[in-house]
Amino acid sequence: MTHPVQPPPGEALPRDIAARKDFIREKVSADVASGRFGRPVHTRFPPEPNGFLHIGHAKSICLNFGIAREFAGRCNLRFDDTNPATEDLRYVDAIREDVRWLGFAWDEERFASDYFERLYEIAEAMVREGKAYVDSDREERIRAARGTVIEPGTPSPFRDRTAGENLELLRRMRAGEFPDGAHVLRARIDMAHPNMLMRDPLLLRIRHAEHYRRGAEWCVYPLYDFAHGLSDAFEGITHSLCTLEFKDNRDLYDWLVHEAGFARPPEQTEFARLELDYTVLSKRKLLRLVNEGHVAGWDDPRMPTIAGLRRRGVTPEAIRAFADTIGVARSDARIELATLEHAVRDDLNMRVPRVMVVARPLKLVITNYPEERVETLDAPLYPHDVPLTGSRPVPFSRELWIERDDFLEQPPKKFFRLSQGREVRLRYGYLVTCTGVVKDAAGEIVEVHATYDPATRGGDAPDGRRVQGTIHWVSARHALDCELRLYDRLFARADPDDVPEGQDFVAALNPNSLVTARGAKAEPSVAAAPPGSRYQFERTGYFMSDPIDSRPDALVFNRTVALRDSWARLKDR
RNA sequence: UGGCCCUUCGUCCAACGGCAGGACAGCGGACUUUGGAUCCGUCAAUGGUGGUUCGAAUCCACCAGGGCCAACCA
Repeated sequence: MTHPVQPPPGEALPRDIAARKDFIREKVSADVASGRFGRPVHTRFPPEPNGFLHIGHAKSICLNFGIAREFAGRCNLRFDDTNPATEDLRYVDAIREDVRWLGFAWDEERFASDYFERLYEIAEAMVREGKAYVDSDREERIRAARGTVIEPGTPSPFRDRTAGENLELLRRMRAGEFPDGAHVLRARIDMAHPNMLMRDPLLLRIRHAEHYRRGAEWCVYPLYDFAHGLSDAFEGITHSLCTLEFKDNRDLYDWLVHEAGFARPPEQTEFARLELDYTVLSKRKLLRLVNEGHVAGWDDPRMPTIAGLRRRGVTPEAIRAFADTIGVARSDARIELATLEHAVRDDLNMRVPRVMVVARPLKLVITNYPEERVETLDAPLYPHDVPLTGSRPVPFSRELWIERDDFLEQPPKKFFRLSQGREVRLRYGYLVTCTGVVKDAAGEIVEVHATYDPATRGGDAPDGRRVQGTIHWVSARHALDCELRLYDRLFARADPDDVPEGQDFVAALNPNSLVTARGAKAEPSVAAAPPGSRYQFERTGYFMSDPIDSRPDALVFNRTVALRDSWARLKDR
């Protein structure tokens, strides 16, 4: 077996990578081996700049750029900007940033709008050859004449215009002599074709609109099918990868590149688009969430957009690892959120420092600890099994904040945390034993009292006695107030489209997708955290200081993902 | 009432006519100064029927279920 795969510099080539990967890489391998294209592997990522990229796009980006990298080929970034009504430069910039952030560099940056001239010339050539004609029927009549999936279409009354007539009309369309919708250019294929896409598809339509790059220079705009395959061909793309719903478009893709005379045209291959539980991945739906204010914007940390994931604290490495584990295939797949969360934790575990932050503070008073005394404990930033070193000073004093959930008056079986008479370890601090509680008039616990064992400084008992529980804490006197944004799934249903008749996905939104914990207490070592700093808050989850809202005097942390919580599972039984 | 595509553990992906395997999730255990991590173990699948074959997840036929296609969107 030949190995066309090039290892990245400095890395060993994993054995049999070419043999074991997905069906697309197998195909590319075979094409490289046969020399079918007579040119290096060349892929492209072709977003339409009408919205932000999401994790589904990340799958495609990893595929296209990944294949180019593995086969020592090239990958273009091409903006498929053929619809002036919906596209915007703002999205072009966002897309560039997201692709780069994911860790990929494109070889050439292209725009379909740069090809308008060439496409128009091909249109004229097709007209001259009788392969295309100008249809002057009204839009509704064209639609009606297309037939249905079970009935053939009927030819347009304009289908038999002479090449001369068509050419003149096309030139006048181009010259701006007609209003929007007056004429369209159509391919002359077969109005009875079983594939509806082949029933004389529209190629050009008139739009007197301002294009974000071409201004008012053009008033005829190509449709997707006309622009896409030919753009691939212009760029010498070999493998044109897209999602399954474009399968039917492949007939037309092949027809067009053939008619345009390309000798070894690109080949389109389709794969299943990503679907994720408790999420929507459609730019149309995401745009609605933004426009209707269900989220704070495209980069709201609850959004499955690259920008949202980034702001939430997810790393590009985690997204790439996720893309790797879900694979590429042709069957419709809905991925469980746990798969993504695992990729995120797996990456963060190995790289972020640990600190202590109390989300819902409850006062713990160490009654036998001197009032004015403060000790500085040295606490490691990483656990024993992470190969990074470092520590930070953590102040300890008589009054501490602990997590409300870590004290229970009536502890159930298997509850290892604090309750009356119980001894627990304060992480890196002392062993303390609960001696009582103070309640307010309403019966709410406002303080927990405990005594500490001075011999257990650092958390080890010299007599070797074991405690079941270890809890985190923050010295009250030294605590930093901060805000925690606790994000959860955006939708309450695994399939947000699965809602009762008459409702849509908006009805499936999770009302608790964001819980804000104000008045959380952080240990002083995070005071210097610049925006975008990642931590693990011990026993709680991975957090990142919000790159926009967090300030030194008003820290804000986004929860990227919670830690696995086996107590929560136990408790629910 | 058409064309095309898909169907393997709960989920995702492999096995390309020759012992159905991995990951995630779950469960059990070991370890543990995070109920984290790690390690070990374990549960768990070829949609159905027929055919071809020494042998079928794999090839064929039919059936069932799911998806895409009737925008001057992409």
